[in-house]
Amino acid sequence: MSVQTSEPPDAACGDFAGRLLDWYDRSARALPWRVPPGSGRVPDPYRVWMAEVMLQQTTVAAVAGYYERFTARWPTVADLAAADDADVMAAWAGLGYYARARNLLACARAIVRDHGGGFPDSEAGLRSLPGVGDYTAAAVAAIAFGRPAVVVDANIERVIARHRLIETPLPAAKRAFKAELAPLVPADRPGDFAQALMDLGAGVCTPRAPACDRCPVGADCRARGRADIERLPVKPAKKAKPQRYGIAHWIERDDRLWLVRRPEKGMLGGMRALPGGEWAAMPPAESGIAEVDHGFTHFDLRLTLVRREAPLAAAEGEWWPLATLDAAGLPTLYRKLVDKMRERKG
DNA sequence: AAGGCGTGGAA
DNA sequence: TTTCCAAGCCT
Repeated sequence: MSVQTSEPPDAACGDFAGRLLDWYDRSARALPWRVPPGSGRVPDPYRVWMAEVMLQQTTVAAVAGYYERFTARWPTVADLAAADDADVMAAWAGLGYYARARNLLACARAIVRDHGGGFPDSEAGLRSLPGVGDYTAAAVAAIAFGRPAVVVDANIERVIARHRLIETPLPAAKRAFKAELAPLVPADRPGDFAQALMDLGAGVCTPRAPACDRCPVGADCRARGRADIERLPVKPAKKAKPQRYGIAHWIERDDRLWLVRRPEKGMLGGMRALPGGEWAAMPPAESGIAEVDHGFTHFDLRLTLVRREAPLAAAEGEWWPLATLDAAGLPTLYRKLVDKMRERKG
């Protein structure tokens, strides 16, 4: 309801959601998966879900192209559910966190098989789907279904930790963030509220050098002006990344390259790859024809490329034409090796 | 519940 | 160069 207030103007300082949404109506980023605020249009739950999964731990810039290609190739959840696993995994190549792609397919198929082809419209229903955790369930419920869910991502954690000066370290602070946020969620625009907070965290209340002078809720921010504002939210110390080493095999015959598929679980699970041994703490004795360094989340890897004449006798794999190697969907680690070999051949 | 799980851009 | 970290999920 829209009640006319008789309170003096500075009482608006209490209206967190009002100030935030006014700012969002003026400053919302135009994103491929987003419906403009105030347009009255309702976004397609399938597209909202697709975008949210891609955006997990991944930047907007990295996602945009993948989102366009996926939604063009598989316009509906039924199309995606009917897709070949290999096609989806190859299309995801380069985006990272490949369990998301496996769960994306599993979720699409669960929607078709168990939910009549339509997404559940409640947070709890969404939460039960593969690859949908607390954040994504809340985001889809709020954005696609207008449910007053409490959406908390890393941007929103930062905004709330600062605005309320919460110094509890993550992840324990999560409960406090939700508790602070819950009474602020406006019943009429929960999706815009969540997206406004994320835009605020992404563009104004940034990890370093926040632009507090442009903040719509800065007037009552408890961290504003503090020299240590960048310390919030408090995070646990990171562990050092170990160095690991491995070998990859370049097996070429008749202008084709021998590719294998990695096991479903573990690093780069389910992705096409160059064959090779386990990755270990010690460098290989063998010297190779190329070498790449690649940083993963929890270790750094140096991979040595060694030429081989033929696959192991019992090996499973496929001879992939060198001319169309880009379409094989190799993860970045192996793409780096392919690029090096192309440089060699000039 | 703490660690496994990618990548590329920014500072 | 190194470090940080982005619309997290799963086990």
